[in-house]
Amino acid sequence: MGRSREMTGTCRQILEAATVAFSRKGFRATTIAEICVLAGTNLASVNYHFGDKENLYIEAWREAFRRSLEKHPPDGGVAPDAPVEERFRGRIMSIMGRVLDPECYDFEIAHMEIGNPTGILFDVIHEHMEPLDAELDAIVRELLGPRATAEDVQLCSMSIRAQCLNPMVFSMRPGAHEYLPPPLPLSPKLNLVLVADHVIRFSLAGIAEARRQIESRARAGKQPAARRR
Amino acid sequence: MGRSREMTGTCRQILEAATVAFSRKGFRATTIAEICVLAGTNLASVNYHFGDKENLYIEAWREAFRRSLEKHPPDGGVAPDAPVEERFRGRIMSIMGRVLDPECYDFEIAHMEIGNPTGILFDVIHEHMEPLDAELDAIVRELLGPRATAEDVQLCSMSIRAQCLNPMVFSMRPGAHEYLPPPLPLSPKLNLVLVADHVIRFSLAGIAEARRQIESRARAGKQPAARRR
DNA sequence: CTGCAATTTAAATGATTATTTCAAATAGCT
DNA sequence: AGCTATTTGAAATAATCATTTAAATTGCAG
Repeated sequence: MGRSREMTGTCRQILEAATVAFSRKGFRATTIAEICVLAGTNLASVNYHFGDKENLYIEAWREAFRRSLEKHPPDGGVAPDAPVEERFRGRIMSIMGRVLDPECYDFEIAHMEIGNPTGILFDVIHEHMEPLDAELDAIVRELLGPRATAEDVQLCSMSIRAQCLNPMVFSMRPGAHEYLPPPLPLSPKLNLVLVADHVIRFSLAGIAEARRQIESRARAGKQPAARRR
Repeated sequence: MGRSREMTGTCRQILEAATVAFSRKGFRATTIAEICVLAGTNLASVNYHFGDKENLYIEAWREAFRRSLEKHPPDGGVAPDAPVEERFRGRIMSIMGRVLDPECYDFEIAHMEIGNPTGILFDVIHEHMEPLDAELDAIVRELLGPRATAEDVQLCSMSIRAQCLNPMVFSMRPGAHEYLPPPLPLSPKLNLVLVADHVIRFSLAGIAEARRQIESRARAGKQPAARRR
C-alpha cells in the first residue's frame, strides 16, 4: 500500500489545522473548507482521510490531548513521593500550562464543546479526562485530611478547577484577540507563573480553611452527645 | 395610536422567549422562527416589533439584566455600612443567585456571547456590568488592606468571579439538561446556599492569605535597605 | 358605525453556505 | 509499465434563514 504507514503529510496537516480551527470556532461554525485552506490541502481531503467531519473532530481532540499532555505532564514534573503541597503545585502548573499555552488545544476544544454541545466528543473527553480529574481529587482529599467527605472534596476541587479554567472562559489566552472579533472588556496581560502562583496560594489557603471547618465539625459531632446542625 | 403605550402582549412575549432562546443557544444558533414559536407569535412579529434580530438580541439582554437585578439586588440586601465581610457575602450571594437561578438569563446570554462572539452585545454588557464589577473590586480591595496593588485586587477578583461563574460554564444550572443534548459528566446536585457558602469561606481564606503576603512584602520592602524579590 | 392606524398573518423572496460525492488526473512504488 | 494510493476540481445535493410584502384583521376614536 505504497507509503503512509500512519500519518502521511496531508493527514497530519489536516489534523493540526482541525485542532486549531475547532478550538477557535467549535464544531458547527468550523467548515471543512476552512480546515482545508488552513491545512493547505484539497477540499476533498478530509473526507478521503477521515471519512467525515465528525470523525475528524474526534481524532482532532484526541491528538490535541495527546500533544498537550506530552508538553505538560499532569504531575507537573513533581515526583510522586514529594510532599503533597508540591504535588498540588505541580498539578495546577500543568493544568494552567495547558490552558494558557497557545499551542495546546485540548481544553479549548472541550470548552467549545461544552458551550455548544454536539455530543460527539463527550465519550472521548470523559474517558481521557476522568483519570486526571481523579488524581487531582485525591490530592485535594489528602490536603483536606481524613475527615473530609466526598462533598468537601467536590466543593474544593470545583473552586480550584474554576480558577484554572477561567482564563479560557474569558479568552485570555495569548493571541486570542487575533481571531476573536471584538476586544473583550477584561483582559489583563497575564503571565502563567504569576497567575498560577496566585491560584496555588489562594487555593491552599481556601483548602486549609475548609480543613479547619471539617475538623471542628468532626469534633463537635463526636465528643458531646452527637448533635447535628 | 390605539393601545400599546409600551410593551403590548406580543412584544413582551417575544422578549421573554428571546431571552430564553438566546441563553440556550446563543445568537447565531437561535432562529427567529424558534423564538416566535416559543413566544406563540407570528414569524414576522420580531421584525415588526424590533426591526431585526440584532436589535432584539440587545433588547433581550437588557431586559434579562434588568429582571435579574430586580430579583437579586447586587448588594445581596446587606446594608452599605455593614462589616466588609458581610458586604462581601451579600455580593457573592447575589452573583451566584443570578448565575444559578433558572429564571435569570443575563449571565447565560453573556456567557454565550463570550463563547461565540458576535460583538453585538459587548457595549451593552460592558456598560451595565462595569459598575457592579467595580463595586466588587472595591470590597476586595478593602479586604486586602491598604497596601494592596491593583494587580493584587485583580488576581483575587479573578479567583472569586471564576468560582461564581463556574456552574454556568459546566451547565450546572437547574433544568439545564432538559435542553442540553448529552448529560454532562460532572453535574453534582448543587444547592445555592451550600455552594455559595463554600465559595465565600474559601475566598475569604484566600484573600486573607493574599493580604498576609502583601503585608509581609511591604515590611520586607520598607524596613531594611530595600531588597526586592 | 365608519374609517383609520396599528397589528397580525401567510406566503414568498432571495441569497447563502457547506457537506459529500465523483470521475479524472497524478504520483509513488515494484 | 502497471498497479494502487492519493489528490484534484467541480458539481451535486441539501438545508436554512432573515427579511419583505401585501392582504387580512383588530380595536378604538370620532
